[in-house]
Amino acid sequence: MGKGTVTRERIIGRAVELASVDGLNGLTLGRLAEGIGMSKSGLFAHFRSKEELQRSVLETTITSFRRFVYEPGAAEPRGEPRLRSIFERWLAWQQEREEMPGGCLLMQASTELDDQPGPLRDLLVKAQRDWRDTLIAFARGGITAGHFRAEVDPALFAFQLEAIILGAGHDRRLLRDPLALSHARAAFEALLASARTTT
Amino acid sequence: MGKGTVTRERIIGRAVELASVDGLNGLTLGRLAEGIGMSKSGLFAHFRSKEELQRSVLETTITSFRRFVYEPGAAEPRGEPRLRSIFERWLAWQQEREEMPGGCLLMQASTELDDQPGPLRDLLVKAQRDWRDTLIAFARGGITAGHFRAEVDPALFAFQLEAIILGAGHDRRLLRDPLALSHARAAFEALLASARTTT
DNA sequence: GCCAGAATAGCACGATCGGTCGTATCATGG
DNA sequence: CCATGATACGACCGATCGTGCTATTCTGGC
Repeated sequence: MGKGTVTRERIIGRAVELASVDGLNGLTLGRLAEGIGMSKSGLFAHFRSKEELQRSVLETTITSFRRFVYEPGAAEPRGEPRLRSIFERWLAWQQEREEMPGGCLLMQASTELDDQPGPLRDLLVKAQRDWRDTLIAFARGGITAGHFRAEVDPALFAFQLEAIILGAGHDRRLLRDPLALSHARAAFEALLASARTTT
Repeated sequence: MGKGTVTRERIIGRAVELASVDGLNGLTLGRLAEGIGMSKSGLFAHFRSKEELQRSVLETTITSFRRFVYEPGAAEPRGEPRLRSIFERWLAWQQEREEMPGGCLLMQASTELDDQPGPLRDLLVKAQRDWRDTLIAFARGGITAGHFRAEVDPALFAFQLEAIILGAGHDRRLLRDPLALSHARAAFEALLASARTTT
């Protein structure tokens, strides 16, 4: 792996940190360069434009998310165990982590880009749609596995699951509510209970 | 009402439009001035700083929200009717409205300001905390009115309610999902059903 | 209809934005 | 160990940022 690739990854890593705090638009070449001790032009040479830097940041984050949340979940047996894994990993993902101090960049980008047409928005929308489809498939797997009732609407289930995560992020990051996690978990348990084959 | 006040309100009205699309940080004096056909300095004279402009925008939006969502709801009889009113008005509020084409500014600001300490964040947090407390009181009212079981956790109920709204905003604005509203309504009905005194 | 004070415009400032270019330095394969 | 391409730098561009200062225009009370 060449030196250029190493530097490029260091740049992107730091850019993810900054963007998670200030947003993809708040990300600035000057402050990014200062943040990694490089000249602005030296940094810029790794990307054809600021937008390509932003795209790299987004793509890297999407890949990280798949590794951190999706893959461990997909390895679990389908139905409840898989959904529980997804949920807990997703909660953990959006905690403050050193590589993303401003919380989930994808969530930040979702409100930031929702009115800004362009390739960045397209990329994000595609990733979010794919993820939603995955969740729907996992919910359907709960039915196939016999954990959930057949009348459960997988798309509605996926909507409710993501809504809980969004609520948790809101309460924890903005309101700094220490109950955010327990509320989210309780809501998730209620969602599971409502979907389960009644005992 | 003096001419100055009229102009000031016209400025803020337009600023709300712009900020709902580009965010409070994306709001710019130059583009705002151009948008209402004024000189940048003439506009600026109405505010001591950009931050005061942003503060005015936030405060105006918070007041609008109270009038649009809270007040009609508070006029309804407590318990389910009041909560249903709140929910529907809240959904309507975050639709694209001509005075806020970029969707709910408060939601946008929530992710934008969650890592930016300062008076703007403080103002937003206070408004959101107050609103949450209101929701909790309304949920408690459902118990007092005999609509909900006594074991219902009002804080959890309020969390779940706001989560549904957040999910609806996400699906509608980013994913452009036409099912967003019906998913939100179905989730709300499920929430009500789970809280009701079992029949 | 005049005049004080409010309202707006003109202009300039230092800083920073994304981006370009020519040059120097570094790393590495032959 | 040297040549050469990859990598990084400094200087600079025009545009725009937020924010002052000053002059002009407008407006409402007497």
